[in-house]
Amino acid sequence: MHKGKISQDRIISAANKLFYEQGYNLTSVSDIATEVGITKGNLHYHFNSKDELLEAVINHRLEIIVASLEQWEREFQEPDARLKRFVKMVLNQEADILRFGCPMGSLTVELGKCQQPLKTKARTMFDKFANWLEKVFRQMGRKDSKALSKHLLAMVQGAALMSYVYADLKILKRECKEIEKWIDSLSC
Amino acid sequence: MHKGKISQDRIISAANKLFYEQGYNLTSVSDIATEVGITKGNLHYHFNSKDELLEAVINHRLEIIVASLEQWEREFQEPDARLKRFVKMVLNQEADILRFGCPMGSLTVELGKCQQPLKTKARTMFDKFANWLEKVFRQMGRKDSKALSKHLLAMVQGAALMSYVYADLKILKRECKEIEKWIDSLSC
DNA sequence: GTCTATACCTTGATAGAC
DNA sequence: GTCTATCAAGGTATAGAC
Repeated sequence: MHKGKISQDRIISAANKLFYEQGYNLTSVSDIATEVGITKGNLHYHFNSKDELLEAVINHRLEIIVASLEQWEREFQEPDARLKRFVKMVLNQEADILRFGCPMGSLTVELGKCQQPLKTKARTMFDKFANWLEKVFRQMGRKDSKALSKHLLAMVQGAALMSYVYADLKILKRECKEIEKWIDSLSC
Repeated sequence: MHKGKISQDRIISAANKLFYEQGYNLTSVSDIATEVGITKGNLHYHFNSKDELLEAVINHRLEIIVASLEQWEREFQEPDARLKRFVKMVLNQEADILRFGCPMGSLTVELGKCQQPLKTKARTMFDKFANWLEKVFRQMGRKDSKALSKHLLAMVQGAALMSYVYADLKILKRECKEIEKWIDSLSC
């Protein structure tokens, strides 16, 4: 890695923002260059292709996800507290979710139809959460931890999607409350 | 409407298929024309713009949705049977959902970020289901029919999305079974 | 109604000066 | 590293012959 890290990071950060807010296919390389304040030509010096840039963006998101999960493990020891912290992440991002949907879900859906290799890459974000949740459910002594992990992710994705479709915060809050009740019901 | 209905319908049908399978933004007018077996120029005689064609596609989907809902009302009188028929629709489309996601959800998510007027149009599909489900919940005597309707849609969307992300039929079947259990729990 | 031809724009990507 | 200039390809849409 002999290319300047500062510029690289600024490009990734801008691309991350625009891919989320506008979608991958509707964001042009020019858009990103403008956002950073450089030219297209310069951007292509740092990243050979748009696809390569998306990979870098996903890797960046993965780092943030992993750091969050580790943080939550340090902060909370009880499994149900850990699960609730996961749900709280959604509420912390409420404004963005209403406007742009779930960053992970909307990206994977967009890429899934025609850009299979990129979809596979995007799915690794789901894997991080899925594996972590699975671990937490095992910690609760559940044998069906894999299914429970996917179930919790499905509920969260459903909540994010519906509140995004209707741009309605009440939906998001109500659905998250339902999910928390479900978590409570597991302890009994 | 003086333009030939046969050609119109064939174009709408092809566009409907391709918008679903490839997404709206990644499907070009040429793609659709080729699928129908006509030229781009001819297609633009029938539909002035790609946006206009999408509107026609959504109107077409709305007709199908309304017809289904009316059919279900004729076939099932009990509210819980009607709700279960709704869930069964998802299972009937399992192969497509695994490959392309929910036609309604994936389209609305794609359009939502940058194409606000088209998103609003796409959302009318959700409205049809939401209003119908609300009616069924009222029929059950529930005061919170609006919230329940959105909740059921959220669960279904979550199930479709997660099984699409992992292209895993087991997820879809398991989640639908959970939803059916939830419906049963309402009757008590 | 259907075609061919084309105008006009934006895209992702490259070449080469500095 | 950053720029300007340019490319080829593909997009939507239009004009006009038949």
